[in-house]
Amino acid sequence: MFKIGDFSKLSQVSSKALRYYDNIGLLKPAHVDSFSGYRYYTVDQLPRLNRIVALKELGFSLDQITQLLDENLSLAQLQGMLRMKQAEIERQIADEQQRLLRVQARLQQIECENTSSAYDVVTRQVVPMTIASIRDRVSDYSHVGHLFHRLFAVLGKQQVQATGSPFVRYHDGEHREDDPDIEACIAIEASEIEHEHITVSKLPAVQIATTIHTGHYTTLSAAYGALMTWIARNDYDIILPNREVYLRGPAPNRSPETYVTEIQFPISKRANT
Amino acid sequence: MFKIGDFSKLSQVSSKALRYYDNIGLLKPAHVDSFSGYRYYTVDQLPRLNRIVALKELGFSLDQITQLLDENLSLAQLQGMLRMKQAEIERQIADEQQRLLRVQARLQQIECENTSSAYDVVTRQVVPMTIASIRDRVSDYSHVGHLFHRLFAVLGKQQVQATGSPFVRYHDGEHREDDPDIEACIAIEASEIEHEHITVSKLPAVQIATTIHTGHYTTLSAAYGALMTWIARNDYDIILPNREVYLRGPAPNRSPETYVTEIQFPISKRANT
DNA sequence: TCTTGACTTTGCCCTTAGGGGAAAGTGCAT
DNA sequence: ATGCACTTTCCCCTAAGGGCAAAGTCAAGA
Repeated sequence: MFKIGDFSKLSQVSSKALRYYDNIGLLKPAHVDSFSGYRYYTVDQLPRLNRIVALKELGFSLDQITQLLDENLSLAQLQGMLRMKQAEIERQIADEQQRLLRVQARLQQIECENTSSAYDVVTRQVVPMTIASIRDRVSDYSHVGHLFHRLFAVLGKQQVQATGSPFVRYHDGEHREDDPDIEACIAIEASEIEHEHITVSKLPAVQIATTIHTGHYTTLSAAYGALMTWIARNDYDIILPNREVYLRGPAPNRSPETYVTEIQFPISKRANT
Repeated sequence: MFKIGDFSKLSQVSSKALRYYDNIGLLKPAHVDSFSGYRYYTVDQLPRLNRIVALKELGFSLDQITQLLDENLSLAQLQGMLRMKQAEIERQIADEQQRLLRVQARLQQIECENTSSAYDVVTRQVVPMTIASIRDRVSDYSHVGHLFHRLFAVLGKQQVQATGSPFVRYHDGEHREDDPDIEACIAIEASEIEHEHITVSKLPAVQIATTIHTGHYTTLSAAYGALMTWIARNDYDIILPNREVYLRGPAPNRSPETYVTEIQFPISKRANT
């Protein structure tokens, strides 16, 4: 019979942990003195404690271990749990490697440019939405305002409620200054619109890499550069079209320096080599 | 100005999280209505929130992020933090891979033998200790009792206090039935002993793989087998000598079926290929 | 037999990054 | 004025114990 401290030294499991295992019913002492409350363990309990520690090292929670030990399950069931655990660990390793890649990308970026970028790139989902849009190959970016003008005019006339910020989608394979293929969009409540140039479509949810640019549109290219570099360094592939969301765009008495624009590139993880 | 729900939709950060960031001073709303308590955010706060999310994805805690953002530190400092993070992630990946190896070893063991082993192997440290020992190459294992007898007799005569269980160390490179080189040991309070055959030595702390055998000594070989297989499958190297700890050994009126023995092999991680 | 020091007990608060839910108050559209 | 969706604060919960405090217990020496 060992007192808790001796059993702790023997097993190298802290007495706090032993008391905790007692509380949750994972490992009850062989004997508890009914007067003093002292816990007494025997050497016969070491195998069970050893098994607990071993399963803990495999990554099981104490809750799972309690089940594993007490509902003496079949070999096939144990095998199943181990396989699940294996898959889970593999997923975790992949996550950590992704994280590592991000840290390394950030370090590389500092070393190359010797400055911390003003752009923080983040991945997330965009929610699916229904949009009204008008698409055209225009000669020049200054026509974008014109497209939105036409779009909003129709929405207003047909009493359609816009939700969210206006954005454009760029359908060109690569960035081009001349004749870009532009789609001016705005999310709307699901409804129909009768107009020869306006399309209603549903955009599915999609994973994106995104960054936010503050300032005049002429300086947007820096944000594009940072975003593209990040995407390349983090082993993603770009899926067109990308979006440019005008969170805070032109308005009367508003300086272009305070414009806020979000650039979103749909991405997918590049297949492993 | 966005209410918390709109800002949450915009950023895809839950409003619960936004309130939490407000509480810990990480991201205060641009305006809080002093009457209703409503939080109002502006689009200008998105870059900061984006940075928070980006740093979170790199694995920093909110505490660290608060410092990173508010104590605007030098490029070199940021670089240092990233390097530390990198090392930490690499360590974590190594840990996970170790864990994966263990799960796979367990699965292999089930597949090979189609049964779950009675032996759970665990790694841990043994604490450093001072031991008194008597070492001899004996003809046969039955002499082990004899060695301990001599050892205890001297300890008793010289009033040396023994601590812990008796154990032997096997110095032979491989297991041998004939003429094994055996050292019978017992931990003692640091002290000196005058005797021609008894040595006092200090054993350093060392990492071990260990398992527990219950039953007669003639069945110990199964435990050895399980332990050796585990060590091989988990990519460890064995460091001699190994120990056999007699947690519950021969005593009057005690059946050999109830003997409890712990087998410990000092190990080191095999160098990566 | 008494004392002392080492050990043990229970109980409470703490850790991360919020999630869930309740009760009460607000904002906005009809 | 009324609904209804939204927001507020408040409280409890997570996993696996660690730290600490007050009080009780054990075992050995004097």
